[in-house]
Amino acid sequence: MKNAYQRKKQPELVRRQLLDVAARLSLEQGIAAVTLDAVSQAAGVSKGGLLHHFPNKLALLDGLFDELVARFDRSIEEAMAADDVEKGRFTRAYLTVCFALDREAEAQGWQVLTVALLAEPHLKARWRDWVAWRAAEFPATDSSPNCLLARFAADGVWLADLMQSHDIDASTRAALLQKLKALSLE
Amino acid sequence: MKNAYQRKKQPELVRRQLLDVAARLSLEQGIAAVTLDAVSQAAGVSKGGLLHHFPNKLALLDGLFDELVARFDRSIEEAMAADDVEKGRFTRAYLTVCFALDREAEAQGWQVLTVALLAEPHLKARWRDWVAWRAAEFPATDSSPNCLLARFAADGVWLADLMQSHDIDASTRAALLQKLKALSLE
DNA sequence: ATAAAGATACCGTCTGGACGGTTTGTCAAG
DNA sequence: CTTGACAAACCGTCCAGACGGTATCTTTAT
Repeated sequence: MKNAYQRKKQPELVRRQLLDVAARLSLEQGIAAVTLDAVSQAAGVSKGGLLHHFPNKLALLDGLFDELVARFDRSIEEAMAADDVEKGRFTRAYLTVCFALDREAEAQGWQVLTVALLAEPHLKARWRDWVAWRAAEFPATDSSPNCLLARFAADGVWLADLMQSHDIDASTRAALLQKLKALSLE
Repeated sequence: MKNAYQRKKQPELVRRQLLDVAARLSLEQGIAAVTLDAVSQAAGVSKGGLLHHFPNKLALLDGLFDELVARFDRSIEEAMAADDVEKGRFTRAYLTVCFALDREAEAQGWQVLTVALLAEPHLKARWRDWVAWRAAEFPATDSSPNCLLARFAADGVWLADLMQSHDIDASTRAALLQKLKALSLE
């Protein structure tokens, strides 16, 4: 990616690249490694170029966050569409997506999200909004204690994945998922 | 705490003070506010003095982390001592402590821990060690899928507390705890 | 018992570098 | 020829850590 003056201009592609790099950096070296210099350099763009797309660092993190939440939300939407039982549908979708996170190539993206989430109070609020929004959307079908419990457990598994602190084997994992899905139907 | 040359030397006390201040700072103003200058000044110690006790910043965070984990571990130990059923004892203790975290005055300390945990890959590994150690200690009594599930759910609740993303009301919370404890006995 | 000889517990300043952000310049496409 | 997409140099600030010093504590030798 040399000589940006000559190369074709592809703002969307560069933007993507910047976000991807930011995600990768924070995953591999921690959120502190996400600096404007590091991100821009690793993306093969000058710092000025980075700041052209994102006016400041917060905007960069926001962009990253938005993209990740959007992807997460879309995955849930898909999982819900494939489920024709109404009761606990959202919870099961949530479970499915959370449990699938470690398999996906994009898993790293969500790891970044978590870190950023906890580190930045500003993003914490945005996540809260998403949760509140989704919770308000399915009060009748997914507000039972069992569903709540299942979703909390999913968060726990997700956290464990993030920390690589448990290394649950696949069969246990599958059994867990099944058990939680059953809970959402009770 | 003026004139450290005259005052009596109390290395342990100063060390504690530094850790406490670091915890308080990160709680009130975010982890970014934990700078050597800020910590040392707020603790009434010079930067040189701080660096005498902790050779670098990472050592300071490590110290903070160690203390918090030790406290957490002690709480679990206590809870286990008060439980005379062997099966799932560790899991119930874990549940109790996690659910109590939002009530405690020290809850804030653990919030700091979590953030640091996720932000610093280095500390992530240390937490992993703790989990592995504890898991290895109770393989017979606490390795059942149900126990695992219960602990994951506790992590989820803890995360929710940390994010203030759910605002579970007290009665639901209590019911959840009871349900999970029952799970540890099955 | 005491004085010398370290060792330990600090203080206060300085520096080198990192980092977020700005500004000015350059090229290419419409 | 204007605007959007970058580059490159630069600025002010902040911060970790180094350094050289000073005061107090502990041990040892006498």
